[in-house]
Amino acid sequence: MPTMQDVARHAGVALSTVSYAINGTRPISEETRRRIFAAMDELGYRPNALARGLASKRSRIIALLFPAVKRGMGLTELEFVVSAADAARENGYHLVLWSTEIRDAEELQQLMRQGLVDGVVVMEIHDQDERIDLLRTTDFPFTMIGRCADNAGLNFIDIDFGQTMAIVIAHLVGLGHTHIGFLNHAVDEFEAGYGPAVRAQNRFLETVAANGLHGTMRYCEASPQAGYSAVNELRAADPDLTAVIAMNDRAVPGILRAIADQGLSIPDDFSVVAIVSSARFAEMMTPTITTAEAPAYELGRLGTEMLIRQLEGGNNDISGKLIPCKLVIRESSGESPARRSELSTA
Amino acid sequence: MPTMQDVARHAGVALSTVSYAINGTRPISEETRRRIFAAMDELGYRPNALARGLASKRSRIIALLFPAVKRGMGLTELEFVVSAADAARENGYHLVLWSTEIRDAEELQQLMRQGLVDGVVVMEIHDQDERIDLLRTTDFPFTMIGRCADNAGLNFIDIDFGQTMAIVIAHLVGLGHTHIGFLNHAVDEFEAGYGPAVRAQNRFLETVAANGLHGTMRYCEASPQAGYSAVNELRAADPDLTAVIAMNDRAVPGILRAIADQGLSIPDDFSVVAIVSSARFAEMMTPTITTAEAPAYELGRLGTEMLIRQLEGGNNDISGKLIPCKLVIRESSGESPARRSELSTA
DNA sequence: GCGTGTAGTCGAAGCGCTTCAACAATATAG
DNA sequence: CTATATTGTTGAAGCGCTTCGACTACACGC
Repeated sequence: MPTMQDVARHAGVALSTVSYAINGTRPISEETRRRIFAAMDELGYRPNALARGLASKRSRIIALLFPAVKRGMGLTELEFVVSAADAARENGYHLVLWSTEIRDAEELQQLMRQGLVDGVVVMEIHDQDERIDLLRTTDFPFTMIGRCADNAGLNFIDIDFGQTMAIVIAHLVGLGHTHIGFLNHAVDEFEAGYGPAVRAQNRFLETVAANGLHGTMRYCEASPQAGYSAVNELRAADPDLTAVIAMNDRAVPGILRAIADQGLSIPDDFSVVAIVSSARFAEMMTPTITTAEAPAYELGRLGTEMLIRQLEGGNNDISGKLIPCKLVIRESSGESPARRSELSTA
Repeated sequence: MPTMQDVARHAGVALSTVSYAINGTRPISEETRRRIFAAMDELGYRPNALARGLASKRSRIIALLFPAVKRGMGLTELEFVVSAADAARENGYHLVLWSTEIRDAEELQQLMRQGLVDGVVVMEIHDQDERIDLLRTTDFPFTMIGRCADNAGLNFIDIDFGQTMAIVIAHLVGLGHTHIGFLNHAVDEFEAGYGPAVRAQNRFLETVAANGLHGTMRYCEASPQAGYSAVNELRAADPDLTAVIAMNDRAVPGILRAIADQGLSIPDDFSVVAIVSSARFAEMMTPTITTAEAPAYELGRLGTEMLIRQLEGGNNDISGKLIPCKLVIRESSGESPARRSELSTA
């Protein structure tokens, strides 16, 4: 491996001149720059990342903090990872994965102290999150995909649950549905203050009330079996229910089965909309599912870019950005039975 | 951030002694070691990863090379990533993601020259893979999840397609099926020499022949639509077909729909088995799918551990390890129609 | 003419660690 | 009792880079 010293000798200049040429830290004459770059690719030189990081105190490495989630990771999480890695690469950064066991702040602190990374992107945020508290008090650069209860002075990007819920409910209301159910994540996720579980529920209750609709909700574990019983419970609680919004992909197959087992058909008798979901998932179901798709790619990418901008200094305007899910209408949502019979009588 | 020098002063020893104590590189008296460790956690000291890497020429960082695949990433790929990250962590390594655009060797070489990582784990290997050729000729440490055509002297871990196919076909034969179809990945994957596409196909043809069965195969893009037409083509090519093995999760919903559209029922009239699949996926389908599940967690973990062992020197025995998928029988496979009518006549 | 910038370059001092050579002190062998 | 290890410790020399201070050469305004 050639070093910067080799390049300098080859180009007949001082080592520091090479450094300035590479980083643009100081003005270099056109002629000198040319010689240096020629020497560089003649030798196949690439600056050593470790040495550069040590000397400059900026490793150009960031970490993606993605804790093990009971719920299990899905396609959305995968997209976070991929898009974060892409965004990092495009900006000349490396992305390391700090995974699973780093749930407690203690372990995170050990990693921070190693001085390997310049900042972290945190996923799967809870309302009260000790990782965020730690990062905050130690002034370690970070951004969040999600947010906690108090986000004053923090950079984050999150799903706009209010907007998402408004769009989805508007869609259903437009189809004549007035009795709508909501299937949330598991109750312990909610109680642990898991952001989406808390916010989606609140927005559901608000929106339903604001529109004078009948709303019913249930928590639901991430499994078809749980979805099966949860939707039956919903229908028992409100016999006039004609539509359900599910923020729980893994429960959806159970919902479909339960409806079919009642001899009802989707979407004629009952509509199903999955929120914070993905096209990949929606198209695997029969019927294909109308979804509000999580902007996973944007979230991962923007969260990362936000962090990098923060690290590159200057642009220090703190911001919280919300992106709504995008509604894609497929086969699982249709006009309410009441509306349909009105039309056929008319 | 305290440095090693601070620890040394605090413990009243030389800087080098602290280093020896931490790394166990030289014998240190019990008393001295105690003082050093006390000083360390009094100061909250953690060795600086960059400095350590620069001085020792071993960064304790490895990369997971996961290129963008046309087919799109699924749960299996996600598990590789997660399990690789876990395995790295447990062994005191960091895992960086080198993703998407690094398909050509050129870009990989740039990354290697940066000296950031000690070695790489390569995923999504093709029979002729220029990334592997590059790593090989430059003597850069690496292991493969998958393998290429010539693996002499290489460390790899892969799915045992022969064994997997044998298990799956034995299952179907045991149920009385004699006309079996195979749905592969897309034809361009096969032609590009994508390992699983090539090997699963060969093992299918061999096993079918060895058992005197009628085997038919088709390539299939990764979509329900493609699955729909592919299974119809298979049935047209062999009207006696009663079972299909699919190595293409995203096509499976299409298969189910096509069979249902013919007025046939699964598993009474037709059996479906998905291979190199996952429980998560299988349980989302109705009926739930009998699968040969990819040992994704083991592959990611072992691929990583293999690399680390190789880096830690000593244990340099080159090995290629194969793990078969695990058959999990669910609702989509059952006795062949012929066998069923035999039984009812008897 | 003089001060005052600015472009362009250089040498040297570190960044925080590992590791080498050296040495004292004690143990072991013959 | 000397020769030879072994244990335990030290200081200093780097690893490959960034960055500071200094210096030269030339432009500018007045």
